Amino acid sequence: MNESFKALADPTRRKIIDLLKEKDRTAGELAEYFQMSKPSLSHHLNSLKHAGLIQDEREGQFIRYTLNMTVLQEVLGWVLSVTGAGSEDKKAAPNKKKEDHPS
Amino acid sequence: MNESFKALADPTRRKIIDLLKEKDRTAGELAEYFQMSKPSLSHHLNSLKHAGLIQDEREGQFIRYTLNMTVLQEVLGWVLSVTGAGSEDKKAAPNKKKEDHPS
DNA sequence: TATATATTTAGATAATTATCTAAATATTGA
DNA sequence: TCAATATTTAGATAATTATCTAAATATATA
Repeated sequence: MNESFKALADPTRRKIIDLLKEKDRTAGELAEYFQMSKPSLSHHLNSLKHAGLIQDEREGQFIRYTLNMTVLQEVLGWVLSVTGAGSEDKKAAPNKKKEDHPS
Repeated sequence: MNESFKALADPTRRKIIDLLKEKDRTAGELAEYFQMSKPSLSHHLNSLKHAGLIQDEREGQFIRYTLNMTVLQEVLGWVLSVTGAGSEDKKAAPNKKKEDHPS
């Protein structure tokens, strides 16, 4: 969980998630969307993979990356536990919040 | 948005969010839940405040912290955009006409 | 086998972040 | 005004992270 949030703290990595949300992509395809060097992108991919947010699978010469929805839903679970919105299927948290004094 | 995710990347700060979810608390009350020095906790509070995730309000000697649900819901929005707002099984071809950002 | 392509690993460096102690600021009440 | 309490700011240092180039690994194909 901590690794997930740490991984999501970087805009490059969130964009990778956005791109993989559309469809699975190889490392090289992902690299086209960024200016940085491929080793740098590889570092970000490794960060996401280490967090369990994505998975990789070799396909011949290429390595194809895919989202791991299970871990993403754990993240969703925490955010929902704070915002209290919608269906909480993890541990439901009571949410009593008086929203009253803006600055 | 980036500041929010950066702020949430730290477990101390997520615990602060959890504590404020229960009820508003002063800096000193929050400090009771952590081992670190008060200046260190203040640094974390400042990080959350800078991200807009929490707000502070002086109450005499004390400073009371509250969650800012608006910004938290922006975070929720991004996570939902990845996981799929509905009750989709996995990420099997959702008809998402929502975004496309190359660049 | 040799070469080209795809990707990662290694190693270095610069930037960012977390933490501490000491000092400063704001408020309360005697 | 002085002392106590609550909290932050300043300044230093150590740890972590992002990035680069160069080299290594894995695969495909001529």
